[in-house]
Amino acid sequence: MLSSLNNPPAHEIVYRQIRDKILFGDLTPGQAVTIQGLVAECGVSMTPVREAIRRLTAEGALEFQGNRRVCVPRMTEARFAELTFARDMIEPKLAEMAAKKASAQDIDTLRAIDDALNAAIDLGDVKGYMRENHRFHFTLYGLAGSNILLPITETLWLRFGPLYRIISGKYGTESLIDRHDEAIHALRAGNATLCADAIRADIAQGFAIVRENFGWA
Amino acid sequence: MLSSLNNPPAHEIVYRQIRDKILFGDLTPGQAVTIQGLVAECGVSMTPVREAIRRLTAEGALEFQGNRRVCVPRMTEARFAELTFARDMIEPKLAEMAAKKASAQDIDTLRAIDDALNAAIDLGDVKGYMRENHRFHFTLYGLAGSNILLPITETLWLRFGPLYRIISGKYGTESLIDRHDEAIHALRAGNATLCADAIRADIAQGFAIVRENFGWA
DNA sequence: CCGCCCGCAATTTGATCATATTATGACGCT
DNA sequence: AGCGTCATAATATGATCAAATTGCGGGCGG
Repeated sequence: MLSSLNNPPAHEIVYRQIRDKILFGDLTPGQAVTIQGLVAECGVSMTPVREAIRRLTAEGALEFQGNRRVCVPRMTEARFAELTFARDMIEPKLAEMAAKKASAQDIDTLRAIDDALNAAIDLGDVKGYMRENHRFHFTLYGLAGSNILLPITETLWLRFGPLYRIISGKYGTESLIDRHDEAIHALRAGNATLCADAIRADIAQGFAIVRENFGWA
Repeated sequence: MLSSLNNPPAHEIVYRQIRDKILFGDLTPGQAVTIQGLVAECGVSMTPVREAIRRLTAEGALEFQGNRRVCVPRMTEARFAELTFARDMIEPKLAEMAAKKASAQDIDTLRAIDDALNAAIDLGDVKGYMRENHRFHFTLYGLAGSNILLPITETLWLRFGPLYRIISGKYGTESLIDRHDEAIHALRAGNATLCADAIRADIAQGFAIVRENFGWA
């Protein structure tokens, strides 16, 4: 009973490990992901690794490389256009749903995360920024109580991860500005539409940076 | 045997088998899906079955039932609202993208599928209707050449599958009307926006039937 | 005579299976 | 009714089989 809560299964651990690596840019696009490599790295057997890889490919975080091998997918302009379309449709909706349910305590939590985020920016800690930014968005979206849109959004972020890696190498953290304050103020005011707009603007800034960087006008 | 050389891997076969069952209503919401049951049914070992189940849960077609059991997810009004939102955002977009790339031959193929669909309706063949309807939408969407929105749409349809089963038991095929003709005419005319509108109207009809049936006004 | 290309073998990697281990849920006993 | 034991189903491992890529060597052409 308690042990099931404290001991997540091996495939879950492996899944989270690879997922975080992709999400925060530790793996580069096109990089091959092999079963045996993960077996050696994680110290578990093949079956849990296979399951983790299967799950990640189903989520679009990994991609079949034709002959039963998988790799981190490469981004193209067409794919990027689809990603931004989907995120622009879904995430403001989640923010709106979340705003209608957010308690004062929830908002305080978001405030704390945003403080940690700004601290990471001041320190030039790119990885920390990415982690806190992810945490901010998904604790907000999590308030929506969604079972459909939230998992979809997770897959969309998974495809973005490898991109940020490339960008963060070129830009620093000093150029990173966000609309989180606007979102929090909208939450405090109980204005769901305004919160959705803030999130829309926030992610649009991220899109713009990527587009600029890759010359995708 | 030797025939296994050219065949797709076992986990893929098992995946498709369960997927089709869910998609076309052979499994009812809440129904438990056990590994050993599939082992017995498919005549393969546990590993491929585990992978197929893992993939389907990642796609939302199956759901963890608390303690390491999985079942076909039950539909709620809140989930349904999210599903319709997502489908209403994405599928017209796919139709629009497809319309810009559709060749005359592509349109003929869709025409043929729609003819088969209408034939199934005339015969009162609910299963055949569902199959051809799925084929119509996804051959159309497939023309868009999408790598992001198309897989997402597949997961959305997977969550709809169990619902249609319930409905088709109450209604017959005679009440089934669609906007496929409008979509095909729009494709022939090269009018992408009109095609998107036809698809939007088509799926909205499906939503309305479900809502009516479950009393989700 | 040197360099390139094609084909074969060896190694690496993936896929499947049979089995042991562990947790869960149910039944029976006190 | 509460607790312990048993049966069942899931998790994880290691071994085995099949496939693909890599690297090497011989043949061909310049």
